[in-house]
Amino acid sequence: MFTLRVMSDSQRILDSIRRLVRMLRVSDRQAQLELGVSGAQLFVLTELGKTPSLSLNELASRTLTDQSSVSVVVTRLVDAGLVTRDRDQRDARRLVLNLTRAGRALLQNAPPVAQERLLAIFDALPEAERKRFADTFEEIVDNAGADDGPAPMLFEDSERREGHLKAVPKEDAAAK
Amino acid sequence: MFTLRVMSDSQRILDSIRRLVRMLRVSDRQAQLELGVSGAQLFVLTELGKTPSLSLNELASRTLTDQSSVSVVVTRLVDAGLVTRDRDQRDARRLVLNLTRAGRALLQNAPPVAQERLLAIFDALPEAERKRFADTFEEIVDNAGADDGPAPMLFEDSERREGHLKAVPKEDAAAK
DNA sequence: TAAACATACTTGGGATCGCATCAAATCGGC
DNA sequence: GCCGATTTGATGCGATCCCAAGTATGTTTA
Repeated sequence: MFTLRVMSDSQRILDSIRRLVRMLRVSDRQAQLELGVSGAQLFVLTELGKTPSLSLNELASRTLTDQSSVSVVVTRLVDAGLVTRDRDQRDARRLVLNLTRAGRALLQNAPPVAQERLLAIFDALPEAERKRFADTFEEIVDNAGADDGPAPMLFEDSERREGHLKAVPKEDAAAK
Repeated sequence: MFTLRVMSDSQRILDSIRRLVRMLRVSDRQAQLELGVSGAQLFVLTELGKTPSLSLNELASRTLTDQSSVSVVVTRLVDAGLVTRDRDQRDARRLVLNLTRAGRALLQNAPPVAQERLLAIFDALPEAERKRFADTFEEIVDNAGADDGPAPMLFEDSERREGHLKAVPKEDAAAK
């Protein structure tokens, strides 16, 4: 009956996450219109600017995505003439990715995108608050993600009843 | 050579966001394997469980996504026999969406998914910390989203002249 | 040396997302 | 009553993401 006007703090957090994700997506679209490259592409360019001659896997782990996803993105960048993709001399399996001149140029006058805007907002927070936020966020992600994901291949008998999760507050002292 | 440089708090936050987003995606994937429905689908089912007889647009604003995205998701749910999609008697443009018996059933024994796991983690935080986190998060998202707008639509973009303007991406279009 | 195992990428499948359009239905003004 | 403007969904498009296989290339072992 009542539309539950009072959101719990936990739900407020979830909602913030959703809004944030959406904002990032929309921002990507906009970047694509203005720059011609998508957010993912720009992110790859940025990493490649920071660390040249990366291989695909290295790039994947730096961008926290799957190797196949990066593969596609890199292909687009190569097609656009922003990145060079050569095979490693010593190990012909690996790639050696680098920015072209055009890639560096684009990176330089790329207007601030979503990530930069977010960074600016973070930086504007009082230092103590920012640190607390970062700490809590890391703790949350560690608890949620780490969970020492058991080899993604073992659980077979996942019946439809998965019982429960145990995201127990597992006091992890290994935070640092 | 160790890349373990001291990340600024802002960088740590950004990184947490990326990890979180990735975790959510992977989790969706898993839910799909176990339940047969993706995270987005499950989310729609949940909203429909909370508020029956929604229209597509209402559902879209509740799920914070575009109408077209929801349209596709709903189509899949209808095909799967989990949701009914009828036209409104009084206004044949609108839809009346509802869960089928199967939809309700699935929703009931759906094991906790990513969102639930996150909620559990949030709830495990000390109350004061949780509240502070929620407050800061909302503040950040508000600043990033509303943010005296990065010019809703500036088409002075040199190479794109489609000739037609689109509805202003004004965030608060949800008001109804 | 030849076969078995491992690593690095690519490709195809399936799902999501948001934008731009389009068709149908409804509303409004005249 | 009629015709144009607006609203509601559906569809096509392009891009991303992850996973599962498949294809080379490398390394190790029998």
